[in-house]
Amino acid sequence: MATADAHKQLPAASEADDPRVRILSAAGQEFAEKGYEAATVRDICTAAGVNGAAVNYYFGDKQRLYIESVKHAHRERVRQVPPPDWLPGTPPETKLRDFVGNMIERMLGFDQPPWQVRLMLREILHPTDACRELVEDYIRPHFTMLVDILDELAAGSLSAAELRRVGLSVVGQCFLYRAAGDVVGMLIPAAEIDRLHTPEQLADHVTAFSLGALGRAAPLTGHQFRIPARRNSPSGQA
Amino acid sequence: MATADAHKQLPAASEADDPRVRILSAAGQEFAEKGYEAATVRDICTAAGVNGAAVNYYFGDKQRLYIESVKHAHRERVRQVPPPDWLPGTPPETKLRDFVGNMIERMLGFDQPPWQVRLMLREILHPTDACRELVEDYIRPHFTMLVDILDELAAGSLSAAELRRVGLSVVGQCFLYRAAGDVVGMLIPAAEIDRLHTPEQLADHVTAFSLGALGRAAPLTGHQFRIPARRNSPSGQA
DNA sequence: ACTTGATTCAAACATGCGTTTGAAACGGTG
DNA sequence: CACCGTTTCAAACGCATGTTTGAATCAAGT
Repeated sequence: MATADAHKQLPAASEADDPRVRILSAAGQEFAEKGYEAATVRDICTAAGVNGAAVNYYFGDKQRLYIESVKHAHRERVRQVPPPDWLPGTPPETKLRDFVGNMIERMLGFDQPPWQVRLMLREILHPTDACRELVEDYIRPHFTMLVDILDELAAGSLSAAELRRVGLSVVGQCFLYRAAGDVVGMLIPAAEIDRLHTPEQLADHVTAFSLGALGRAAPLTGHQFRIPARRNSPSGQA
Repeated sequence: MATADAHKQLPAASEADDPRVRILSAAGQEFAEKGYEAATVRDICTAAGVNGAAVNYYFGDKQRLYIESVKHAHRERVRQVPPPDWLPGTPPETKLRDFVGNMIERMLGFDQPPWQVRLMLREILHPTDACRELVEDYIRPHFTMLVDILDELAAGSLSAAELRRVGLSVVGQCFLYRAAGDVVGMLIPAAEIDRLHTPEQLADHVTAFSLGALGRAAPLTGHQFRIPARRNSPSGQA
């Protein structure tokens, strides 16, 4: 019987060779790509370079290790990709484009999406105990930020509930690529993905699509919907 | 050594008490809610009311049982929810609304989404061998149908590649509710979900949002896009 | 140098898993 | 009924897993 969790909250000596964080990191990667059941504590400990009993010593059991590794991934990811920040007076169209670009970049990564995102995705799809915390700390602030931007864009003409619904429409467009990327890759010709489905192009498309839906940009088709005589609409467009 | 797979393709006597389909059905439900690793052959056999050795006798091993159960779920689901069909001359706006409603109904179900959908969702999120077949037989035909509707709506002003991108935007909006429904439930107040996030309301919203983006309906905000002073542009710059 | 507590380690343990086995039960057919 | 191929069954096997154990090693403190 060891006095295990003495230094649970301490900032740790050098942070890099602390076996605790080595285990957390290895566990996160293993859980992210194999799932909870298929990942074994033996593999995790081997990858972390520690003895098989260490996870029990530091975390008690596999389940608590999993929860801690999700939190760890979440904290690391927040530090890696800070949300965008704007000068006052920035037009909401720009904010939306920046926000969408940031979200896509964070979801899809610069090259391969990092294991932290994949691990958090697992929690979103099949929530466990760690999920509520993840939503409150990570997802809700981002979603609120998006809703605020949409409120600016709508200029008060949409209720809070409608704004949230529009927000989900924006998020959904991006989410599909992250969650169902493999299937998307089967539906879209490979060459087309390279040309039109880069993170930049995607962000442009989602922004244009959403701005069009809100009437804050020209619709994708170029030609406008003819409103039943609301007001004079000059309607000429570039 | 038993002569196991003699009647593999036969239509089976009464279809309901055939142990083969009982196992397939039980396996599908078990795999759908627990995942491949966490679902146990013992539980599946207990649920199916057959001996534990039956799965080996009829399917060889767990993995082949899984693949067969995915195919079985797919076949059943196609029979349950036929895609919509329209009279010639139906306006594309109506088609889009019908298609979206059909897709949401199929994804979210009338009450609880059936286990077949959850099982197929697992394949979409973490593809295995059964996935390619699923895409070709089930997903691609639907996606092609959607793209055709969008082509009608765009009246030839969008390329095939752009149409596919718009199609993904439409699908993404619906997909979010199915894949991340739990998180959506945490972000949206419960009362609001009952009022504004019923399958019908969702289909209306997604349709209106997408038609607005295409310029085929009034934008959600009511007021039209008016040419701005063209500062840092949100739309694409090659 | 000795003590003390924290940490690491190799080895073993208990359990649940997928799978196999060999015999019993079944259902037509002569 | 005896025969025989098919299907069912209870029991066991082999194995990988999560977890525990108790001794060895380490790091300070005095």
